[in-house]
Amino acid sequence: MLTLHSRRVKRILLYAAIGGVLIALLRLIEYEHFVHAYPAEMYGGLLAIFFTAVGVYVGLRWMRAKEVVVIREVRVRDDSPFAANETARKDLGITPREHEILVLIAEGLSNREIGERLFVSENTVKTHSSRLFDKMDVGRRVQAVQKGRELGLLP
Amino acid sequence: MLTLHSRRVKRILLYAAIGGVLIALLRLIEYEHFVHAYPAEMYGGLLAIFFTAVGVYVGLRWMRAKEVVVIREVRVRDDSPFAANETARKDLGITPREHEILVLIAEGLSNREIGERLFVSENTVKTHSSRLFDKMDVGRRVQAVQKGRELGLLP
DNA sequence: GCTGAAATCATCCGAACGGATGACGACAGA
DNA sequence: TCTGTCGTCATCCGTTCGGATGATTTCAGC
Repeated sequence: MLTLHSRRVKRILLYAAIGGVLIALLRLIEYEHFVHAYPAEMYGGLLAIFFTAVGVYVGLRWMRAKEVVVIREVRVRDDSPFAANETARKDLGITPREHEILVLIAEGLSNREIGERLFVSENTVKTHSSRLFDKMDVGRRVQAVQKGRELGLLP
Repeated sequence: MLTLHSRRVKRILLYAAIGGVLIALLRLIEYEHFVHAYPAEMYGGLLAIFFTAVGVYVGLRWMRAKEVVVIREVRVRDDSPFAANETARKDLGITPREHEILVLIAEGLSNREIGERLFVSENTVKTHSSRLFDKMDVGRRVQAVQKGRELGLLP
């Protein structure tokens, strides 16, 4: 829209400039003489130029917004890099650490392995996962993974 | 493209028609008298009309090809209905029953619940899942779900 | 009729998991 | 400074899971 608009403005300015140039030209080449020698042609020419400009303007105005928008729905495999849904996470009151544990659970790691990965004790992992399950309202890790996927918490 | 083209044709025809009508009108209302009474205004008017039309035409001609085709690529989740990958299943030697159990595991059910769902004992379910894990080369149900998804064994 | 695959059920054991609860330090915000 | 949240660790207990092993039945295919 902006492009089209500024393009029309450009065009109007162009015609104005052309008009100016023509007038200047007339001044240069014995305007007075010319006008007196061919008054009808002069007026006719000016009229022609002016109304051509008007025509252009009117025509464009009516044809404006004829930007044909084709919405082509392309089916693409949705492999957007996955930005974890922070909103959903916060809505459920899940802390970043808990979310981290959820991700590792989804990878199929045991609590022990998660603990090793994060350099914390297995007990800590269990605490986190317990609270996580509470907040997600699930009772098993597979359910957590499933629900996490639905909520956009997991890829 | 077709629309725009035929629209321009329509417009040209419209102007032609208007011109025709005007001429007819002049004929009707004492054309001769009118022309002789106001010759300059007549010519001026005709010129104005004509060049307005010319302007419209020229303007449209230059602005033509402005059928901006916006290809809006809509990202759609590729949820093809999921036909369980029989090939992968057979390649791994996974029996239909085992696959059935895999699906229920992926739903987050416990072995007991799966047994109830399938009207078999929990022990049976355990046997199936054990053999399933063997064949899938995993050691935990979450891993089985994850791998099953990769292999197209799960939605 | 024998063979093999598939499905069923069982038992035993150790590991993993889930739930409940308590405690402590760090740190942000009122 | 007090409070609340977060992250950490622990213990206890009961459940679930996974692995190993053995047994029975059914049924299709040779």
